[in-house]
Amino acid sequence: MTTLGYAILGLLSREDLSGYDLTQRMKGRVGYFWSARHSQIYPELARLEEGGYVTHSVVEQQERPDKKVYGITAEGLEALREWAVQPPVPKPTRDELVLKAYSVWLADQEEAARMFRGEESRHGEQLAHYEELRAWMEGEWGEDLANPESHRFATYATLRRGITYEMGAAEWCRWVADSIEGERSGEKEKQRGARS
Amino acid sequence: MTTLGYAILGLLSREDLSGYDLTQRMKGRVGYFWSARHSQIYPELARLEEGGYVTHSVVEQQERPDKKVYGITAEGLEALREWAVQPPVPKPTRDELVLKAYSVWLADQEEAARMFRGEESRHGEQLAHYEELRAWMEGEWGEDLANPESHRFATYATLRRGITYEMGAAEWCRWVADSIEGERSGEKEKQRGARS
DNA sequence: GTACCATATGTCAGAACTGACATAAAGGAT
DNA sequence: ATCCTTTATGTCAGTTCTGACATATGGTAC
Repeated sequence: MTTLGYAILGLLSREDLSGYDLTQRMKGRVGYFWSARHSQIYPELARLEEGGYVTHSVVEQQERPDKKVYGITAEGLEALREWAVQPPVPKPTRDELVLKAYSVWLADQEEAARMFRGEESRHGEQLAHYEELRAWMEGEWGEDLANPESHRFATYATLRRGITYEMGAAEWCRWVADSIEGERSGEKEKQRGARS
Repeated sequence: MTTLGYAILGLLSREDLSGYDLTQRMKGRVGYFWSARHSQIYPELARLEEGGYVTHSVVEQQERPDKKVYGITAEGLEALREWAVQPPVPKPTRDELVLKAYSVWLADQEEAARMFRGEESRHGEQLAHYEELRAWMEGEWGEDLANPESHRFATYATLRRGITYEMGAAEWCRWVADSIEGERSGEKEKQRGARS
């Protein structure tokens, strides 16, 4: 079983979905911490079905093409339950923005500051979006969020990780940009004046 | 040019290194935000040389096998400078631990809490290691850290991102574990007593 | 009428990466 | 002697993922 397989099972444990629906979910909420294109999802569904983790039934529709709706089996649910408590195999972090920071000392300082300000915005916007979702969940799902055996608690938990992550990323970008500009507006005042 | 190519150039812009040295660096400091095995590094070095970004010279050694020491070229340095200020193409986040949290509502609560406590420790230890490095850098490199055109500033900047990341991860793991155990020691007191 | 869009399901070539296999020199341990 | 470890460089098969190609239905916009 691949991790993508468990991502799909995680969605199907909440509701029955078609391959197309799964693709949409992967762009939306679940896509915040796992993502996949339909070109990965359809073959994976076939493998899951072959392994007995899911089954499908064809649903005929009038106003749009027919679809295959997948549901999780008892075996699929059991596999998911067991996988969820196994410590993940530590996978190496790969963050291209941090890699760029590693070479920022060679770069044009003005362009570098602009780039990090831009990334700060990107992460800030994602954070704002998450905070909206959080407010909505806390208002709408109130009691469920205290129950770790509710799927809503689980969804909320993943959102909280997203919030911490984006906050950390945005603050770090701001610190990098400030550090670069702090230096420029200090010792390098003359060069800056000459340029503008 | 691949991202791995820029990771290698980032290291070679600081000092000349052999393929073996690069592999070691990828396990250590640089490995905190980008990593690669030697099976990726040797072919990539060949491609970089073919593209004119690096050159190598063979260094003969007595007490160990001969080695190829690579150095960055002017073209390589220029490519790196330009790449460093281009906003990264947003790549989807994939965090298996968060994916597990998404299905934690189905899991055995006791095992789940244990798993998240374990992950909290792992991140906590990595954080402690980073904090040690940070103290060392701040003591040893003091003045350089205020100069964004120093490679030491760049190294320090990446370390700071690592610290924020691990802190966020560890705190989130603790929150998840607390949430699960908070519930168990409350409403489910009886079940717990029966089990132990 | 035709061009585009959302829904719906699939395949395939190529890139990036992992883990195993392969070779070799020199030193240290048993 | 034999084995293990470190240094050193390489290949290769298989997995995961991306981006493009491919096809089909039915509604809406021009």
